[in-house]
Amino acid sequence: MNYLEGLNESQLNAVKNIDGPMMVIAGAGSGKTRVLTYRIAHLMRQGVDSFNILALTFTNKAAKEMKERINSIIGGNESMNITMGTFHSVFARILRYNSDKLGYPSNFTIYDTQDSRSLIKMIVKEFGLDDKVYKANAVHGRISSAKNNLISPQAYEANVEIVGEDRMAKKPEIFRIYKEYVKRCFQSGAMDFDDLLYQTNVLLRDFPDVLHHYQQKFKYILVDEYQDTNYSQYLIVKKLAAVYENICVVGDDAQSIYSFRGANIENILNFKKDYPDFKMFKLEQNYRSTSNIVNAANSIIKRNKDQIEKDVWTDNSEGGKINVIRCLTDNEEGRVITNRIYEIKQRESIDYKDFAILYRTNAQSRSFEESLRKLNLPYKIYGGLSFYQRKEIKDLIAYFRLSANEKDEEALKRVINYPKRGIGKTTMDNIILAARQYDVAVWDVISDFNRYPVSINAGARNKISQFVTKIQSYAIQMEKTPAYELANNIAQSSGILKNLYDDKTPEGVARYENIQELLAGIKEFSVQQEEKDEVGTLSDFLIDVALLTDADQEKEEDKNTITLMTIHASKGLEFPHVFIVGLEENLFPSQLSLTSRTELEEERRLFYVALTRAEKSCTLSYVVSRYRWGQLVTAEPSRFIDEVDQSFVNVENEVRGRSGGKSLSGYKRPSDNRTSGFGMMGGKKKRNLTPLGKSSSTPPSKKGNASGGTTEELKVGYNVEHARFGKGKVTAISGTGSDKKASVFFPRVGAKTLILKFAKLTVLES
DNA sequence: ATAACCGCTCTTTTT
DNA sequence: GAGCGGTTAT
Repeated sequence: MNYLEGLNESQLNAVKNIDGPMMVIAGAGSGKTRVLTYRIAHLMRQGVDSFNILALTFTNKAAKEMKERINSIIGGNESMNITMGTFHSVFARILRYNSDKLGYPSNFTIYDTQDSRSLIKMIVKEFGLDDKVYKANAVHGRISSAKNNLISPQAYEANVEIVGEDRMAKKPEIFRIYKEYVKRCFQSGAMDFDDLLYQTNVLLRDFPDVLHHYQQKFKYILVDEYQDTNYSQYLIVKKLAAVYENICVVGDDAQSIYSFRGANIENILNFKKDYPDFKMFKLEQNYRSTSNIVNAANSIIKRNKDQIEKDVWTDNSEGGKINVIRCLTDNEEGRVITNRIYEIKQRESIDYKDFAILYRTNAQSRSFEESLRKLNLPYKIYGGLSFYQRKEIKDLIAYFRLSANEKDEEALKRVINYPKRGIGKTTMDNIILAARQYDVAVWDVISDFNRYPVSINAGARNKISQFVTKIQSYAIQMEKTPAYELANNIAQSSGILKNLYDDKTPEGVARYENIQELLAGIKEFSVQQEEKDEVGTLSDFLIDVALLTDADQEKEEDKNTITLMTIHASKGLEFPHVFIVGLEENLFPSQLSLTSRTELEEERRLFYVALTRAEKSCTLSYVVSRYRWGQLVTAEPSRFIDEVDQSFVNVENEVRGRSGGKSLSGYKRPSDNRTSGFGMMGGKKKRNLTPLGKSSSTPPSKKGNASGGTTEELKVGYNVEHARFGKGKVTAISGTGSDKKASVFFPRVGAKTLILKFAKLTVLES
């Protein structure tokens, strides 16, 4: 039993509770993953067959890590038989296995968001609707939430309330688009993300034998991040658990941040209703953060009305206060935060991976990226444009998709004329029109012109036939050729590789390299599969690709880098030093959330999540004016800054220019005015914001914070003052230019060597 | 049929 | 500032 040592009492109780329904409410940093891992290990130790365990995690990476940890607890590699992964990837595989029952090909395509939007655009156009009214994004959102609530097109149309909402929004035709969208996905042998859950529900509803099979298989079910499951997911779990009711859900209502994706806190209430005799466990001791951070986070979250009562506390030391930094522009914010990171890293000689910059929207990454580049600091941006979303990668993958599933229309549209083979828009328009009239997939038409005649000229017809033959020759190899071999073959014979190779522009070279990287990745996949004694076909690879996120495919060289990501993406992670940036009204909280209390509360939970990522220090920053939509717009500090209990906060800059609200102008910077470059800039240029634009963004802080003559004229023996270390005496000077360093003895903290470029030193009268 | 150019919209957040 | 769709010039 020694593996259970080191768990606290409540953790241990949760781990040792084996049978029956249970819920673990786990405060931030309270060892939730630990409990999940140990609980699974404990189940196996108690004789539960690993084949009978289903564990649903939030990312595939989390699943992978958990398996490794389980192995290290109980030894061997028994964890490999556990069904573990995200809802989407677990059920995609189950659907693939049962696809014939639902009338889908076993190699069905998984449409990503782009595919869905593109299809919706096409439908809107074909219906002759105004695409300014029926914006693909909005329509897709509508369809998506219908699916996540298991509302079929028919039910949608019949639902007075929903159709009424659409009519109010002047979009009464959405139900028609929904209907056509579903039909066309099916015709293309494709499921979108929401279908992976929706169709799983259909499968379990309409095929009792299938349901029975998986109920028997998954005798023990665990769901992580339960607060972020939607109705569709809730129902899958409920059905699977219906026989044995060995279900353990873990979550934290205070960290529910995915309601836009249909996540529903009511699932927690439903759980109590479905399993009245469930056991509840609360993990309330935070092991992650300093008490200042825990208390600050608590002071934020208590402003929300809806929440389960709990008391998160910690034994950890007090730590520093939450810093608040004010910058003039987003570019300056980038520089200041980056410099700060460099400074802390030098001072404490810690790793780059100990730092994270978290923001509300992906677009904010730019200014930080630029500054980090300039300072040559290693960083990795998660999310945003991921590797698999680059054009050249999508192009090649579209060939793979089409070879696996010829009816995949989005893939077909992408590659039928790429590389250029003279099949133009007019030809395609004709063919698509014909396909609609015959009511078949586009592929059906182009692969059999005898059966589906189209009026196009002989030249075009010939070119299309060549293309069809090519794809068919790939398709034959799909099931038996190893992924790597076929992928290479396709990359070459499709002409993509040559096309990119001929492009000698820097972008072209980069694209060529990306393709090589993809092929190398597929090679790796093939090898892995062979180790498992499986062939590892390209269509197997495609499932992985569709559901992989940035976090899932971390590379070795990314291991020790500064992390940049959205707060959403940071969920479940932790970092010693966290910077939460862009704390401005209309950005965080987002403008779109300001209309309702529930949405504002979700933003607040998001802020709570961000704060609780931090272990040792947490810094907030905001900006006076920021580029948005290519224009400089003025911003106000976020209400969230004021909402943190001010006894845990250290405001670094002088005046908070917040109109109306309780001003914090009483706060002084810790030291005299000249210490920090950005503070000075703030003071000086505050009054003329408009002409700022480029001029402020251009000068990279060559001089950094050592502005003017202060530190450049520094000599041994001078008395100086540092913002954090207090007063001290210079004992030595070394290095030159931007590398110039000063060794200073501070009576309060001892001897330090500071890089003048970053250190905030003020020369005192000597 | 294609490449080059212009103007419009867009911003949450993700599987 | 980017990406997409539509228009125009070759």
